[in-house]
Amino acid sequence: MKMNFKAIEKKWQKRWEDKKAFSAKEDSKKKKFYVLEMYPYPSGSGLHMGHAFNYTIGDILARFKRMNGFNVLYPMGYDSFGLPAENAAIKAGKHPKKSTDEAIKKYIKQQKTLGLSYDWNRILMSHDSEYYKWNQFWFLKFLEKGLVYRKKSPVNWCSKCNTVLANEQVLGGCCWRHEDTEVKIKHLEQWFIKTTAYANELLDCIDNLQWPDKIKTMQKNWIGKSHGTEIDFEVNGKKFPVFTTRPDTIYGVTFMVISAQHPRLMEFVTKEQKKEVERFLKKIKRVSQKSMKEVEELDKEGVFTGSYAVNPVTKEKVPVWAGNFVVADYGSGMVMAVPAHDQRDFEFAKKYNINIKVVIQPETYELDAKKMSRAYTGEGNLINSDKFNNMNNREAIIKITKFLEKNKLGRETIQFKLRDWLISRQRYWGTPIPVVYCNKCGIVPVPEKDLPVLLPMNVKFGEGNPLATNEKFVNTKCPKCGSKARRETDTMDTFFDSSWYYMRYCDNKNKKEPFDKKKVNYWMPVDQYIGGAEHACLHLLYSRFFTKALRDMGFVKFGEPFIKLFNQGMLHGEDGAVMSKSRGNVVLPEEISERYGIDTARLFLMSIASPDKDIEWSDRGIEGSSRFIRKVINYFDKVEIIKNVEARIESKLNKTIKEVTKDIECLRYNLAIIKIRDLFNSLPEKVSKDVLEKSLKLFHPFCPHITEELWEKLGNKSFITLEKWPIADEKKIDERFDMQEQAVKKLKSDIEQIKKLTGKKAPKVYVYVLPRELEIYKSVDGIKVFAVNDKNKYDPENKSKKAKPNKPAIYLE
RNA sequence: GCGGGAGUGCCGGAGUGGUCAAACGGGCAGGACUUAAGAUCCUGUGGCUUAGUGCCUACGCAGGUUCGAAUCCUGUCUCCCGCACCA
Repeated sequence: MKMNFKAIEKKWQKRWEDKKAFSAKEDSKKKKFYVLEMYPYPSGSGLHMGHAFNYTIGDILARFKRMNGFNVLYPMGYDSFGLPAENAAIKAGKHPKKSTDEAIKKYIKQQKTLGLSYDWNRILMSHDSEYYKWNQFWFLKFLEKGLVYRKKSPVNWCSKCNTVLANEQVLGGCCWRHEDTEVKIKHLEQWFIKTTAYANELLDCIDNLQWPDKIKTMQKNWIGKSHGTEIDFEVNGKKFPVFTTRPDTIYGVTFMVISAQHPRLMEFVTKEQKKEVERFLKKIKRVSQKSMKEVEELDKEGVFTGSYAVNPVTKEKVPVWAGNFVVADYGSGMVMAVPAHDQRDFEFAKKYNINIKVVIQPETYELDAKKMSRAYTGEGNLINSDKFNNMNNREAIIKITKFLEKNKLGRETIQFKLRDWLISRQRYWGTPIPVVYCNKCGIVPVPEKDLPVLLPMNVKFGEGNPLATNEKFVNTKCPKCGSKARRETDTMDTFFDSSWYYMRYCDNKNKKEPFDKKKVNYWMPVDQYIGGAEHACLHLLYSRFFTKALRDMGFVKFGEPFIKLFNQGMLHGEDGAVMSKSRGNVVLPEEISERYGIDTARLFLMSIASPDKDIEWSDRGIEGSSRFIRKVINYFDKVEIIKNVEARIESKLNKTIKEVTKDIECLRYNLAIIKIRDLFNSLPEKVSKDVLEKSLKLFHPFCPHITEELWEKLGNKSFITLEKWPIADEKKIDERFDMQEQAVKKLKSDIEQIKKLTGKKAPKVYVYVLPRELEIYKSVDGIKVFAVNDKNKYDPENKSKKAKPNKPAIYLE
């Protein structure tokens, strides 16, 4: 039978759509299952095989779960706000709205041809005011709750993006979109979301998530909790708290270092030192313009500020230095330096000839401050530490902290690396922040009833922030007092959009509220989330924050958005590089579909390796999948349907059902495919309809169109995709058949071996077996089988006497 | 520097304590079919060896634990990824 793949694909795609085969309704009594892929940014260049790979992973699971009786929610939407569209607008003069709408249209068309079983009715787009209106709604709610605040602070600025960035969007000191562009620090007044309010919970709940360990670790490290002690040092008569994890070394402090980027640095600089400090600041600024590599290898450098700090326990005066290696916004931006027991402090002290004082003595040898070549950071007993002498340093950490607390000189504390999320963006193509500035009332939130604050369409690009230059947008009236006011012209980080879109799918058309609570509580959390690992500390973290915040405001009843997370691998082109348009190594689904049908592409993508691994596209490799598909089609064309099948087939079928079911559940699609192939390869020419149907069902999630077609060909009127997944009948699984299969294999290889040894190319083969084994071997092709006790057997060399149980004797002639 | 992962045949990849020379696919070789090519089908594809089901060798490298290791442990090399002066 020849199959017109294209026609078949269209036929079934249309039927699925017409009959709303994949529409999800929450009133079902069935158990829900929410499968979701991270919604894509609709780039103008459309989809390539890499996208197909990604979406197929989810589609297979969605179809599988549906067939297993789950009420499946499997939606798709578009992360359609963002810089690329706006930059394209500046370059090409095309309005982002227009290019975005076109790109989305293209995406939908392409995704539909992939045969993905989305419920298209639930589509959402973040640039739709029906969606971003609710971003504004959440912003106001957060504001009410004190989870949003405006603050002037040093922020990351990317000169290429022309906007500030969140901490999470700075990678290795550079912009996440521009690897070659180092972010600059600007002091600006910006909107922040208080993600740190949930730092503890965000950290603690990670352990309960069924996420890849890698992502969990990354997120844990990003949140970065450390226990320590805050110690008050007195500088110029003012208290200055300093965070340390090593209060046991307090007696070893010989200097202090304040971050060169510290906003209060100049307060500590004396007249005499001012010039030198300024020179130093200029110098490190120059260095920071250089490449990241050089910064990495940077020496610890610093300059004396002229001020002194008083050690609260020793009352000693120690110099305060400004240093390039102290992080300004961690702790208080100043550290106590203990050169004897901290490598960085050690290097610094050596360089500037600062005193080194040993206060921890290791058990096995004696430290000498003058001879040390590096800091001793291990454990030991305290010395030079007054009443804490001889105490083990672990104990001293606790005791000294208690002592400080008692004397109100310090306190036990916890520090996080996590910063609040900066969401202001000085860009046009995003959600307007719903706030106005009134000369009389100050910052006034836009009332809920006035939402959405619409993004104006008629704007000028290329002359700064198009919102700021749009008088019509900017000038407004204060909602409180009615006098003249100006609108906030910053828009929200698009990660705000993606922090809750998965909830909107549950009720995407709601005009009165972001979503109906009942619906969200029915569908959420997402049971299986699929997407790239690059979002470990971005989208995945923000979404977790959002969920917790919404829970505490009573909007939802769950605290985690994504129960299971799966990171798909990257598809590489035949040249070995990640498939991308800029690389020029893309393979387009359309082309492959034209030649082989999309099912073949799906099958191939899933067979290469486990879907969490990086894989390489291969034009040759797909031939193998194509061959198999043709084989299956031909088989259905010729197969003769009979009532009963051999127990051997039943055993194989049920074993395959059992294993494939498990494999798909664990997203081990590659293994499932191997077993399905094996099953089809071992089906005989005459077989029962039941076996055919069950086999076809197992195959369906991978190749949905062809299996529908064959299902129909078997005389079925229903959709196979809505049929019940077969259940393995354990009673029918008989390992003996496998053993027999092995035995036959072994016999064949033995015959081959003898052929090789004797040099006989196409001999006649006679096999002698024990009478009870006759059944096992009699159907093997190309050999003549005798029972050893057969009087009429042909055995000129009397080989039959060599036959043993499970070891047939062989004679070649 | 710290953290995570990986190193198996000609190649992509299975296998995570015994039944494994290693699933499945690709490639290659031989055969069948064909005037021929393609498609298709069959067979082979570490080495040795006796007309056989045996032996040896292999899972980056070197050791160790174990009756037994690709699989566990230690060291070491290489590669990939993430974080990076967080006190």
